[in-house]
Amino acid sequence: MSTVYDVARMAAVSSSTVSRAINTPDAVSPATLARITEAIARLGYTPNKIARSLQSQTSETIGVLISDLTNPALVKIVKGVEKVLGAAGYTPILCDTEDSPDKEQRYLTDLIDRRIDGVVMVPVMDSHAAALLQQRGLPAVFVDRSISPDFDCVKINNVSGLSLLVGHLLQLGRQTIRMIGGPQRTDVGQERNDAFLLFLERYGLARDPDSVICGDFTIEDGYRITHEMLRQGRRPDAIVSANNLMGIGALKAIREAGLKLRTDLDLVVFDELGELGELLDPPVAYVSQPSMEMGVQAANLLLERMRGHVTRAPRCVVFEPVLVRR
Amino acid sequence: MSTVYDVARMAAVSSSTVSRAINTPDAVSPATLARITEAIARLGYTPNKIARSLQSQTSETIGVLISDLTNPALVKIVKGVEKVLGAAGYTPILCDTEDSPDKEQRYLTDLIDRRIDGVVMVPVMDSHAAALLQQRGLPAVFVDRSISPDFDCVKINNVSGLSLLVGHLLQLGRQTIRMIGGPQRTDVGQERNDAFLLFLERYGLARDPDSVICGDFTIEDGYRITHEMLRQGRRPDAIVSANNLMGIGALKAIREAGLKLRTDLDLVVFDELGELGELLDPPVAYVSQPSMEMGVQAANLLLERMRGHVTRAPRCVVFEPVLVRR
DNA sequence: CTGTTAGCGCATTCAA
DNA sequence: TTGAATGCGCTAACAG
Repeated sequence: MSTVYDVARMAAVSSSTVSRAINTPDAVSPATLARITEAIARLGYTPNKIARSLQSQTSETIGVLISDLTNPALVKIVKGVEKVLGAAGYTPILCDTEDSPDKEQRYLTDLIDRRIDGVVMVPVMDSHAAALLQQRGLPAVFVDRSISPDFDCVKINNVSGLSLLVGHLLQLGRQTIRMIGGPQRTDVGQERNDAFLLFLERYGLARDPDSVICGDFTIEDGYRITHEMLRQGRRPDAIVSANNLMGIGALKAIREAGLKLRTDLDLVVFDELGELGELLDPPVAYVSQPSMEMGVQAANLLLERMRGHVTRAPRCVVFEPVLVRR
Repeated sequence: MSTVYDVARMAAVSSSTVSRAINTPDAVSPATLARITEAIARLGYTPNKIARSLQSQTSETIGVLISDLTNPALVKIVKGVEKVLGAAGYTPILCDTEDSPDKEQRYLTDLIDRRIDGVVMVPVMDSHAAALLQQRGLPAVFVDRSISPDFDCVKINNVSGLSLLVGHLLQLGRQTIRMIGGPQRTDVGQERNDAFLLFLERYGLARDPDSVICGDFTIEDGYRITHEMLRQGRRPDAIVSANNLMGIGALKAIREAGLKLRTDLDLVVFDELGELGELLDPPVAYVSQPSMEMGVQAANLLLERMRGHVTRAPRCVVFEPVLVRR
């Protein structure tokens, strides 16, 4: 691999001039610039970003940590983030933390050691990333979930979402509604669960200790919990799933129990189910987040903060969900 | 951020000793090692990987380029790759090329400028990545698709796959089978299309110019082509989709045409449809790749090659698909 | 076992 | 406009 010195020698100039030709072409006379350009082309020279980073103390790199690449909504967020960062000249480094706090921590420290300039992340459950970020003073934006009030974040309005979901079930004439809740130890889980109970009350629906059974946002938990709900004495006539994955698990359990959606009971879900979700028969209604735009927004917040607004108070952008009837 | 010098000062040693304490602790006396460890802890020092890379001419980093993060099979490949690389001490940098040759090229040059040590990639259609990799002499492994005989690759046996698919349809008593083919300009597409025609012939089934209509492995193409097939005079009694995404499109078109799977016609698909695919009613049979293992294998091939077997002739590992009846 | 010296490739002073 | 000198943080070579 050729270096600035190789180029310099071939163009009969000094290395500094080559450097200038690349970074501030206006500061170089047209004649020498031409010679240098020529030499660069002939050698196939490309600047060593490692060396550049060491010198400039910046890497033009952003860590993008996602808790689950299997989740179509999260993948869309990534697409939004990458679009904006790429256009701004940054290279996103994507990491799949697989909802493991350990993996998240490992990736994060590694990225920090690589001197990334910022972070956009969907934190894992039980994340302890905030402390690390804070300590390093690294600009960061949380998406979907928030784990610290000290950072910018982009979220969905969970109360609206549950209002839409419960409202839809009421329209269908459902009365005994139960929820596969999210984990209480996450803000999203808590918000959705609380909102559900709020609307049960507001609409005068039955509410008992079993109204909400919490899971960890996984297919397995959705399956297990639904299974449980269906074999209990009083079977609900509608189920709300706090997220898409648990909704898939619920579908499986309902199918296995030999029950029919629409006739025996209804299922509604927070978050889209992806392309295939549209093809289910009967289809499942859901509220969808504008995931891509959330990613875009998150990236923009990060860019702003990196451009020096480090001291500004943390901002939280909340998007409104949309009910998709099916 | 503190440096080796800060640690050195605090521990009253030289920077090289600090370096040794970190990299070859055995080469340092227990006493000083203790002092250095103490200082590192107190300062919260972590080595700057940028500087380390510049010096060592290696980055312990592997580029992982994937053509489509929306495809569940490809995500599983990523998981396999990351598992192995992570265990081997490498950091995978994941990039979503979104099936765009331009994006692939951009990511790749950027990664090369960052001095990555190797590449695992699912190349995009019309990829021109091979030239770049070859020119830089960068170790690389292709997964799922291959674009050059000069590199290691991990693939699925497409002929077996189509044998299973067509065989299954025959068992169901189908006679007029058409295929939503893959793009002829990719090796996978070509192999699957050819294999399909081969088996039509072998089993003495009708075969005409419309037997295969090719798409670009997208949902949209699957939809469009199926739509076309269904409105033609002689409607097939079975359709084979060359991949999962086009299969989803086919499902959509079949649904819209008011036709019923199983009774009116059958659909079988190459590649799994993901978790939700299992919940379709009626379900869709498919042949599945052991995606995760393919990722594992790919990473292992890369590790071998990076450990100096650079000159060894390219190897191609072929996995056998499995028919999943539904 | 430890310190001194030098260099990885680049960009940024400071002079000329 | 250009070049020489220096340092980013780390590690390897060489002495001691």
